[in-house]
Amino acid sequence: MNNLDAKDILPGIYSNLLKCFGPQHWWPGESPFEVMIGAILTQSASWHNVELSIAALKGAGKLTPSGLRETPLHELAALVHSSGYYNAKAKKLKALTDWLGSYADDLGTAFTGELESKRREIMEIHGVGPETADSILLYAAEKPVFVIDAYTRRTVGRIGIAPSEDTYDAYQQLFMSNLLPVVPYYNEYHALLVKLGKEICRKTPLCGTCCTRELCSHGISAAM
DNA sequence: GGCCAGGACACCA
DNA sequence: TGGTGTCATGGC
Repeated sequence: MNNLDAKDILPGIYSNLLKCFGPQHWWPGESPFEVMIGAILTQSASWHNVELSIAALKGAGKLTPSGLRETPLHELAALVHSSGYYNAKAKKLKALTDWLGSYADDLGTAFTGELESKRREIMEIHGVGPETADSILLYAAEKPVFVIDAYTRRTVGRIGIAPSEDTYDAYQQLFMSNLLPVVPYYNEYHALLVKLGKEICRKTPLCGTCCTRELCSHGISAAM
């Protein structure tokens, strides 16, 4: 599979997924700050469990940068208990709000700057790796970066256009070098890939044995 | 009872 | 540099 093929295939997959599933209305958060918190909490956790944590934070009146900073670590851990890894995630939330504090909790200022250097800066925050950083940049800062997650890698592999190098950056380049850098486009595309990943069976979408064969043909094979 | 979910970090060879 | 263990709840 060469680059030219991906340039043809990737837009087609998008339009088919959109046709099949409709708009996903991501990110499901009420503010950019809430999006950032959700990006940390959803690490290796189901969104349902994250929603429980966000509701707990809201209920306690802690869903603000200063609110999280001023909450003792053990108390914060209890509030995000439902998301799993609660001790680790409480520390990560602290690190994130400490970083925001260096910009006087002004997200507009925090997100201002050259994109690549800003991405590196955000990835230096404890607990923020490439996927979380890109989720924050795309869904909270509205910057044109494509988010790569396990679903995306799995789907790309099944389609047969996986990059030769099995790294986050290689997968990201596959999308960003073949798609126009438009924020709503990247937003919807990633959300649709997650939706597809949740719908199809874990073996292979083209196996013909899973209960979602129709989705497979609409979402993937029809685009090939 | 086991597997998995919108990852990242620490440690070791 | 790459591989492995750890962090951990809730739903199916």
